[in-house]
Amino acid sequence: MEATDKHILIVEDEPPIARLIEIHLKQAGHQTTICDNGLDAQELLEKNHYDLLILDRMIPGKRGLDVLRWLRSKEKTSVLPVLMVTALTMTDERVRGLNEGADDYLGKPFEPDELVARVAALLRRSVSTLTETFDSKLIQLNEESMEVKVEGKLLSLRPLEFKLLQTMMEKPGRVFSREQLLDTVWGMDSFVEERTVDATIKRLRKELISFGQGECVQTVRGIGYRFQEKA
Amino acid sequence: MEATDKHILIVEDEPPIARLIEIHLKQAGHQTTICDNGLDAQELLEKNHYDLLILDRMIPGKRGLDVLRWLRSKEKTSVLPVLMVTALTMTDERVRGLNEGADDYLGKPFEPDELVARVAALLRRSVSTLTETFDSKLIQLNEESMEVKVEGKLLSLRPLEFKLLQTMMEKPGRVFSREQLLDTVWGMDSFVEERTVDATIKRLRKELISFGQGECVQTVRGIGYRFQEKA
DNA sequence: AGCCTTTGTGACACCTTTGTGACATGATTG
DNA sequence: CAATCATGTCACAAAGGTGTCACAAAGGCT
Repeated sequence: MEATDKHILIVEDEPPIARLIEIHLKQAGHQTTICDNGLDAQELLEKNHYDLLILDRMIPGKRGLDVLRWLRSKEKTSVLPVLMVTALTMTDERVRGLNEGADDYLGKPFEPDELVARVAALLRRSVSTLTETFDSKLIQLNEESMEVKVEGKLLSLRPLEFKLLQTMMEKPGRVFSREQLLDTVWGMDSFVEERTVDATIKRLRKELISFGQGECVQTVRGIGYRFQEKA
Repeated sequence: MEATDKHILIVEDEPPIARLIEIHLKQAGHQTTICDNGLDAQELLEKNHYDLLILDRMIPGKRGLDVLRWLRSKEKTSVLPVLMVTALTMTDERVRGLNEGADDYLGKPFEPDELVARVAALLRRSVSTLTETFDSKLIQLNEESMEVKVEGKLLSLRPLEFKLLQTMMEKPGRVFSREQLLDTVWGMDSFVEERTVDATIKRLRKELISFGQGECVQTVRGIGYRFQEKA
């Protein structure tokens, strides 16, 4: 079983079930954290980075749907994949979970294999659509530590360079104008010249070049820049 | 029920079920197309754009999983959300679908509401991943990145060349006078000689020729130029 | 064929965009 | 407070895009 480096938060108040989930996810190579109530879950979600949330619908303190609603309203977690676990079998209840923003649900009791498969599906989906952690084959970004791994070797970037790379890697191949980059990387309200983007791109490239990956930050003349994996 | 302008392809060989799905999706404001076998599905997927695919696991001609594998291997459809419908209830079978790249599955018989909710969840996820591309069979234009693909191979044009090609490709076969081209490509207020169009056409041709597509930009003597796919 | 018109072609100059290194400034660290 | 670091800006260099011209080639007419 390969390691995935994905960190999954399990919010579940029944210890046996929580442990069961944990065991299978660990076996599938995931890192896990267990939490048994909604309030603690919110705190954890604010402080740490997770790649997926497994949420029991019935938990003490807050109901699962409340946590979900809160989650979706926060910028940081608004796109976090959520797998909801529920003992309720009524279809309309499950539907309600989906409509509230859960990405999938699983009814109790569940088959461990199905759990693992659903988790894998959600994680796979998040690679192409989400803004959490991006791997291309060669370059891996770790949002929390602001670290970049190129072919496994560590490369530390300055904050701006990191954010710039991150932004472009979110949509590989897509071209970003300097204005767009200023807005997302520097912030809407910065009084920085567009040429500053060029300078930062250069500095970013310089770092990547020393790891043999200079070509993946490309200039699109007259328009802007883009990230593209080399063939 | 609001309209979503999303186009969903339903691949399902049992008419009553296909119709059932269609009715509910239409009610939810989606546009739908039904197809009853795998081969036709592939053709439709290549020619048209869909926002989501609902795929029955058991269909004539090809098995659902084959279509899925094929789909994921194609650039154009590699990120298309897929909801797999299956009569199989064995967990491991469903798991296999997910691992093959389906984004979700639904067991028959299913609740219509659940179908609609799952579709909504998948569509919500995929927002913003697709970009407008204009294709003829051999030549594909990507407006965003100013890139042109000829038979899949990348060809990057200069801005003017791109705009020129784009303009002519919008109405294939139609002849454009130099004046028209100056107006749309260069802008109404440019002080450029008509012969400049010729020069740019030449440069455009040069690029296309190196990809074996020089003939599609044709001269209409005394009038102007046109784009025409070669037979 | 001979002549004229239209289009193709390559060269060149000019201007715009981008790369690059240096430097100043302000923040952070110890 | 000194040293280091991140970053914004500038000036200059390099690269790239485009307009124009002169000439060649092609087409059309009598």
